[in-house]
Amino acid sequence: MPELPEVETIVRELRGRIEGKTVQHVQVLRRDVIYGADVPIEEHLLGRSIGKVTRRAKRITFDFKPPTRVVFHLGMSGRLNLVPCEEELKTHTHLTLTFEKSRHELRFVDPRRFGGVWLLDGTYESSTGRSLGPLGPEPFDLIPAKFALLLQRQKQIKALLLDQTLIAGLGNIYCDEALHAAGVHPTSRAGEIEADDTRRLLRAIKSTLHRAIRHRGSTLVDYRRANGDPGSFQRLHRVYNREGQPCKRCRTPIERMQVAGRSSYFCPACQPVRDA
DNA sequence: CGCATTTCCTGGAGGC
DNA sequence: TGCCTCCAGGAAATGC
Repeated sequence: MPELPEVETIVRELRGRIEGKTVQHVQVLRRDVIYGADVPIEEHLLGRSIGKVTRRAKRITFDFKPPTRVVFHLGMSGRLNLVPCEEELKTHTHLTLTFEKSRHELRFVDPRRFGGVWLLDGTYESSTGRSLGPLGPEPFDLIPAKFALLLQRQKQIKALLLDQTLIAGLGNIYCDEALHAAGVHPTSRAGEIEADDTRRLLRAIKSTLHRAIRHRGSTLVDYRRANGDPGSFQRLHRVYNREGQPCKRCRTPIERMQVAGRSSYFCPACQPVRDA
């Protein structure tokens, strides 16, 4: 389940290995995971070279000759791997790119197909199919005053943090980890959180994400780094996927409940329900 | 509009 | 072993 740290890891590992490379061959195994421009992706990319590789929230962008860009969203089971060309294709490989003067190729694999590839060529607005929705600010760009303003609504704090149009990049894992680090219960109404807790929560979000990036993300089931290796931050999770296990801060058993339709892990002692 | 709930999809886990 | 059901989740779609 790639969230911001996992996507950032992949971008850092791809950047430098594929920037400047010229696309030699495009293999489309599933056309219906590619959205955006009407013209086939092969025609856009063949013989063109990759400019900058960047991340915005959970999206990865390859710049080609303007205005052409390719955006990858990994959804929950998507992978973007750079592997030796001779390596066997995994099932659910939907798109591959080979490069001139390179023994490695890029592969987009996504069994559950919650992800996708968007080909943007300036005609995007008129194109059909799934669209890339608007994004809120990057967590790292937020300052306390701006964050406090975002929280002025009745939504449950966890649902708010998961809403990509308000803050972009957090998913289920890092929401739970940040809420625990800040001592905030996931069902707290955002607008009722004390100013001190609001500041603590923003700091917790940033530090949790930074630490996760340092450990190359969390691998539970599907996520892999660009070279196929797992991340290691899952070993440092304090609440996520730890139901019944002792809180790493106070030893109280971690509980699980549904919030915003998602499994949410929290410590009932460190994250008390506060009455307004 | 705001907020909550349902939907898409597959592989893995667990029951029998 | 095989067959069945259920569950995980990002984010769009739908409901109220």
